[in-house]
Amino acid sequence: MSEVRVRFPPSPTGYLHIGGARTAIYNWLFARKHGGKLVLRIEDTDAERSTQESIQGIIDGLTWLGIDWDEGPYFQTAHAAEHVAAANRLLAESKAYKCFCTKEELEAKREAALAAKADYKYDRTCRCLTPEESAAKEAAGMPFVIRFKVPDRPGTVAFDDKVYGVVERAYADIEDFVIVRSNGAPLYLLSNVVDDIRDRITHIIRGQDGLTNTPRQILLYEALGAQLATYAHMPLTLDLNRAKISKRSHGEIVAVQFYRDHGFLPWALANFLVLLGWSSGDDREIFSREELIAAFSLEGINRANSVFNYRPGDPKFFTDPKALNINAHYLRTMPVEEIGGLVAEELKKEGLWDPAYDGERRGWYLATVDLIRSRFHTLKDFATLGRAYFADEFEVEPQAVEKNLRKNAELKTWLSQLADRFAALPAFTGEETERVAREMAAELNVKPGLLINAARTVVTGRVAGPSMFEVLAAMGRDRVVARLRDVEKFY
RNA sequence: GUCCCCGUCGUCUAGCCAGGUCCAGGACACCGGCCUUUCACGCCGGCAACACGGGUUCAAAUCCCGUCGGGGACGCCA
Repeated sequence: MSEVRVRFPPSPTGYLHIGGARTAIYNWLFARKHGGKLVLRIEDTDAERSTQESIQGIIDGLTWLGIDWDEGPYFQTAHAAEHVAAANRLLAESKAYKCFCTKEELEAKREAALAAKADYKYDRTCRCLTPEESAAKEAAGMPFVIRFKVPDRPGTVAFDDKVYGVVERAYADIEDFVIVRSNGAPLYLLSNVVDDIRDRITHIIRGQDGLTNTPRQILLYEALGAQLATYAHMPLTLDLNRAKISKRSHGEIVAVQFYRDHGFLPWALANFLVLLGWSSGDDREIFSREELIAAFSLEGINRANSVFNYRPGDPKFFTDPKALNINAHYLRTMPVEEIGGLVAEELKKEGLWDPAYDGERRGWYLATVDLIRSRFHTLKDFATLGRAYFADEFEVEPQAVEKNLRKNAELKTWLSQLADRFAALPAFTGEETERVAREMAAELNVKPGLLINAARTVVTGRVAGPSMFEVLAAMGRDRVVARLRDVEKFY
């Protein structure tokens, strides 16, 4: 039994698209599951877009996601001579022919067919040329393309797709397609097949948009005398209007980089993406890397296109709610040491990092991260919503002031009295601060919540947060007392 | 238009191949409750779908046909 070999062949566009990322993930999972190899091959024949930066964008995206490959990156342009050689071989074996029809002629025929509401297919004019006629045209300096000679026989080209089952297409419905341009450059259909044969690819896992290319590529495999790969086409990802998602119409939201820049955990994104069109068959949705590799199979891929549930301008969810939910899930369940390291990166970017968090204050740092993480959805939240825990300058939510401070003007004096009592406490612990706060509420004959919520607003700047007394302990006496005494600024 | 593919809750999906255990299960979102000093977390509960029409069958989400709907491909792009 031969080794499983799959490939991910992106064309460089400067960023990794989430659809492309999903394709890469499926290929990667399949390779890892079967102890095979993943080949990264850059289809860079479009010289315009193939800059070093755009290639790097793809590589960075894959690397960030944790998708590693075993071979490559290979570059399609490095093999152009092979592609042409394959075409010449087909020519020599009469499996292809030179076509001298001009673009204008073809365009006219195509339009005529369209006008007549008929199906357009190349009419094989040049296939019928005698060798002499063909040689004469070439000698006259007429430019030509090379077309593949689709076998003239009844029946269909059929293949057993691992996702869609048996798919067939009548020979009669396939036109003699161009494999080499008039300038001598080979076309994708040919190059792709030649590369897959050379790279000994055993399984081609790609988007459903490649489904109609498959019969033509199979013909090429046959003509080239190569052993056919197994195909598995995966459904596409559409937007809520059922349109294909693209950077052009959806912007950054479809780029993997966007998620990296908005506080996503790489694996959380991968976990979300894999669920878009695949399921394990049981009820699990959260998978560790190892669990996913074990659970993955081509059979679990769904046939229907899936919808990326993204609503532009949604105030609550800046991307698919499920993606956010999965990210938040990992945020609050992963080992605190691990998330502590990722949060550290965010704090450093915002200038909130204290080297002591890695030293004598590490215990405090990790406990604080653990204390606040269940309310956050992305890594960014630690430096924004959680800023008060790491800095003395932080914004205070206007609603919090309105709701917890302004409604009762006496709070102004009560909070500074509370600060005094805290300052006098022998031990500044959660139990002691709670006891003191509750005693004071009882003396004043007000609900404890009044003082607690007011204190939360002053100390953290926010209406919502962890248990107030845990917050106080985390903040430390000095900060708490100072912030409580500074309450006047809100009146 | 032609060819190919698809059609289960708002979204992701299980079930379909081997028809009954499905008046359809899970997750997200949403709503309600519990917990509680707030908001989350957690737990409990609720709302919500087999596109439509025929057929086969004792029985159909599951098999067959048709209709409608959606997507993809129809390039000297990849």
